[in-house]
Amino acid sequence: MDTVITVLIVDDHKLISEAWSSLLENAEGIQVIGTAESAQTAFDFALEHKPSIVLMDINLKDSNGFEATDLIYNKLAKTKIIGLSLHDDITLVKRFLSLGAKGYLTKNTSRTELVDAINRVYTGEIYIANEIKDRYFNSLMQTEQSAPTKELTAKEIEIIKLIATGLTSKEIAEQLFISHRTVETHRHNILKKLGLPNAALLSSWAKQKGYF
Amino acid sequence: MDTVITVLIVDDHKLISEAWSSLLENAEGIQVIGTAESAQTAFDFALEHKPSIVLMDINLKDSNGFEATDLIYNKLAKTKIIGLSLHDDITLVKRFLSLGAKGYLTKNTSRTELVDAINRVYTGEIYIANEIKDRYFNSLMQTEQSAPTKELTAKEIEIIKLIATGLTSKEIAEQLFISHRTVETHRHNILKKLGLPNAALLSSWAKQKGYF
DNA sequence: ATTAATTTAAGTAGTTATGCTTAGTATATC
DNA sequence: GATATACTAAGCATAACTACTTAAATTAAT
Repeated sequence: MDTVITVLIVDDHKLISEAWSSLLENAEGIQVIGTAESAQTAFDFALEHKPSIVLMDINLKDSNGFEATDLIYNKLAKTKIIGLSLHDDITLVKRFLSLGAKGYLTKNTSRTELVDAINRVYTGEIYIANEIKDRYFNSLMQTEQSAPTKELTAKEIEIIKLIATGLTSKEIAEQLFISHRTVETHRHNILKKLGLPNAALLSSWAKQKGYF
Repeated sequence: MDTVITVLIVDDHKLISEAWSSLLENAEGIQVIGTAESAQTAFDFALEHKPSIVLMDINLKDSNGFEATDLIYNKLAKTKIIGLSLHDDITLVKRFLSLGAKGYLTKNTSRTELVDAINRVYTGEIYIANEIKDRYFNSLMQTEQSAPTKELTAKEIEIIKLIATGLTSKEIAEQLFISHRTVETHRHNILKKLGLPNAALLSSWAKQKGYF
């Protein structure tokens, strides 16, 4: 294919954005179409030129890269955002990806890794810098599948699983041969214990805890 | 600490379970307390001796390691299960972990990696063989954050996100400055499109699709 | 310019869920 | 024996949700 991947670089240090830019100078199929120093200018530029990729520094002057990422992601579904940061704090990576970013690189990324990352993200993959991939992976695993909560009783867990299947209290009651009012009592206690406002969040909670 | 990590090895080939056993012979703090050749004997043994760790082969004669894992996991919350297999098929790994297993090793695991894995899993970590970690990671990322579904409209997606936050229709309406009846219409359409019986499943669905 | 899809709104009706409270039974645990 | 926890059940009141239908305004597409 001869479509060019257009790139916007967002960093409040001109020196750094030029450094990134120079890394991409000779990369074929990739073209840096602009740089921005603030969240606002980045957003405006992105809206106007619709770049394929945005390299987004997390630490911007006016606000921060998170807000800009949120803005761009929600307006331009096709534009993929790759986070850049000195920090290799895993919680930052998570937060960034949760906002819709599709990649994360640290600032000692090599030219080849950068080009590789851009190409992969462009084709729909998610790319995390090798440097932090392992730790990100581990933290993912820990939160994705942690130990069963102690505070919930066996019956409550049983009922959570069924709620997360989409069954109503009545249906659960029939399946467990108990009164539907009892199921609702359990339901109430579960939500109270977990601090959830309603059952809408239960299924993702159950999944996160490894119940499904 | 001087508590010994007790290990049950489950494999229907005696030769192989002995091989695993011998790898752990001189490992300090780890003691193999038994072996089993079938899902049934494994389950019985586990119930009786409550091992810290079960090394579970996926391919068992009578049924398979999946069933045994399911059984043991649901009965013995404290016992951690590590899957063993020749296969490095990622879908198998996923299925295994979804049943409650806390680790996955392939059969060309070294002595040091085995000991390391057992110790880590024992202390609550999740351990995936280095050999397949990368591919597992990638497949995780792809399914955890895949592309938005085409069939849903932008407004519907916006509302899904809010439902998955635990907001009620009324609250969503207030936030979006529209009538709560409109929100309910969207709600109805969403469930219909996704074929879901109620909103209880929405949050996990949204999460899987990367909306959260 | 006409069609098609989206977003908005609202009707009726029935079902389900939530909050709060009380309470009997059983089972451990000390 | 007393205490605590879990499981069961139910009453009351309110809120929220779901199903099905109709329909107007807006926007996109051909």
